[in-house]
Amino acid sequence: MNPFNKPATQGDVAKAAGVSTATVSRVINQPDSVRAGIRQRVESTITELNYVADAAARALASKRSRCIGAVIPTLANAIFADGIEAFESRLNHASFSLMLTSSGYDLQHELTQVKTLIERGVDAIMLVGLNHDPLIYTLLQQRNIPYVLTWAYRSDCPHPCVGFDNYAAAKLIPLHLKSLGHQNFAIISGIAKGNDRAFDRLTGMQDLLTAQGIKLPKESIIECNYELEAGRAACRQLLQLPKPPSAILCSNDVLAAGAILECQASGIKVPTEVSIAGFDDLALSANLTPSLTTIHIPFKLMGQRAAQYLIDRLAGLNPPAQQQLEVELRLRHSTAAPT
Amino acid sequence: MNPFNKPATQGDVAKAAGVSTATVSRVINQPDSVRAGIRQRVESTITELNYVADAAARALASKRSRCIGAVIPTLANAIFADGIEAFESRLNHASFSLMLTSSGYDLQHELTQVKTLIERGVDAIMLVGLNHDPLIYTLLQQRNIPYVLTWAYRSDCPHPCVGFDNYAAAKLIPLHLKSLGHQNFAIISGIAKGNDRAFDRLTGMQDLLTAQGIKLPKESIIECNYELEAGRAACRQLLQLPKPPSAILCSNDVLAAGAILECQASGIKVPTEVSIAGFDDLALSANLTPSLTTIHIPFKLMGQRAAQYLIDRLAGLNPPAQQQLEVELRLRHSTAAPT
DNA sequence: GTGTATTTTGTATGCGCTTACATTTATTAA
DNA sequence: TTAATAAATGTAAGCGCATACAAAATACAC
Repeated sequence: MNPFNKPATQGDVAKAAGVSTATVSRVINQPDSVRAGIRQRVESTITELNYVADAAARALASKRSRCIGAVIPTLANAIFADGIEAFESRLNHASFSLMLTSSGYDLQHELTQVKTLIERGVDAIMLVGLNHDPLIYTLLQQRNIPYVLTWAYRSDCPHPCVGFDNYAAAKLIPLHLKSLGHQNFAIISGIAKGNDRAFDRLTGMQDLLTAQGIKLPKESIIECNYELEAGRAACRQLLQLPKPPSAILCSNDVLAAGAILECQASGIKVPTEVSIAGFDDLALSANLTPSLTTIHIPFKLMGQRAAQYLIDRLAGLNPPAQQQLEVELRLRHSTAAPT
Repeated sequence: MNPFNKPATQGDVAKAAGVSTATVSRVINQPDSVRAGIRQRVESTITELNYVADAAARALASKRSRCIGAVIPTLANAIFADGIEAFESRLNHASFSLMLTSSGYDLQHELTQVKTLIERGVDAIMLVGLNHDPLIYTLLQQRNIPYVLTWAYRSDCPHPCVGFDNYAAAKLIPLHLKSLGHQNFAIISGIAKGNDRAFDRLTGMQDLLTAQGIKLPKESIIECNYELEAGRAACRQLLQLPKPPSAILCSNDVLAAGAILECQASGIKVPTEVSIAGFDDLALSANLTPSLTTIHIPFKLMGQRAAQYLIDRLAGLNPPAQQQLEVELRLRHSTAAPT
């Protein structure tokens, strides 16, 4: 192909192959509707001319961009990496492209990002969590754009969602620790405001403890960003309490890793002196010393399922709108009976 | 807006505001060329009708999608998160959207992904590393699509690149350790084949050692995936060598973290018994016990610069095509003189 | 005021494709 | 064979916007 030539158009292919543009279009979009002889002729012409269909023209005429948008809280955190990777991969296999943006855990910014994606003409949208500006749903429904919420699930969720029950899952850890004999708990939580996953995990833990007759004082609950440093700082603070906890529940593995690393750095023995548990089961967690007791989430599966849901919706199918994934308590070496 | 109405078009706005579609288009794209009175009338009509320009039509007519594509080796790894986050953020501020795909460290798959992005009509493309299928450049240049290579820099690079000199940076660590008195080195490297960053880091380390009169035997160099587990396994293997190393050079912090964690888990003292160093300065690294000596890379800056380069190119400017970023040796507590 | 230069607005075409509908060709039944 | 039916192909009309060019409105100089 001559670099100074314009790229070949459908018309060029049609002329060269001696057919109409409609036939070329059919060869590309519904090959079965074209007789084999002609189809092959067109196909080889396409190869010869190095023809590539123009996506914009295609989108304009067909009203489908074959792009799917996603807004995640942040890329700069391992929490979302696996899920998004799987999501993108599945989209790819179905000939969709991913348009990715991040919201910085800010619901207003998320709204802006969704608007942008809509303007970009995405065919569908993936969001993280259940809690969003209601205007988002209005916009999406007005334009009849399929969407799916992920990283969370509630049986009463009025929106399509593929995820897990953060609230129920969060109970598993304090339940286990209580059964080991712990009485003295503390929590390091993500910032619950505007983050339903963090909120659900926090209240799940609290409710379980309350049900067991344990009411945590304010100073035993610290909310902070999902950052290693923040986890460390929170852990330090908790251990300086007049009555330090024997068990620290973290609503995320990054925080828990921070807590373990803080203990390591200051010579506090885990789990002998304090038990620490996390949530998410990141790759790091199993490799810490001690390895981290946590909740395992099938992130890859979640990403795939979310993608498949949207793909199916766009294909006119009616996939189940609420899909709950099983989580699993992974008992490792950062938790033990109190001494 | 009535949910059953079709979205307003430019024509609807024009009619409602009593102007031509050309004027509406100008209000959006070159507001200064429209008199204030009319402009305001059109603007308020746009708001009233909730008009949003159709991206596909716009792209078709203007030959610009305002989308920029990126292919990274993998999302499921902290190495790329910060850089991509900054890249996306900068694009956003300039009203571009990011189309993100991953190649799985496979150059052939990368080519496929680039083709897909070109078909999608992206205005520009970002790639990671210097080593790519030559066909990629052909395709890009044929269509006159600006591109930039990142995460690497070489003064003799014939392509636009924003990054750092992996080869030179990799020398800093063995240089330092040599000066501490180490004689007995081992290397845990990423898989160098098809990965110029890993290759450059590995050869950088080797060349420095060679220049210092040290030639590593084969069994002292292990190549593996950038995974914590792999780093652990490699470390274990190296420490079982007949003549175990006093210093382990890792070409990535994930591998180095794996090595440190392995030592922790098996009771080997770092840096007393063995010094360990990494490369990349991930958030985790400063928080390990001991904290990890590593090479700090300004990933955010790199992401921003790469985005800005493409934005400028698309604006018709001529930004510098090769931009080298400074790296820095971060001395921490995982390295010390041999005992 | 008039005529000219300049800015602002409108007209109309086409970007490259999909698709409803019309036309042609192949297939089948009688 | 022929007529009726089904399948394959072509024709042509947009999709919604940007923009070259033409026309109108305004500004300016005299």
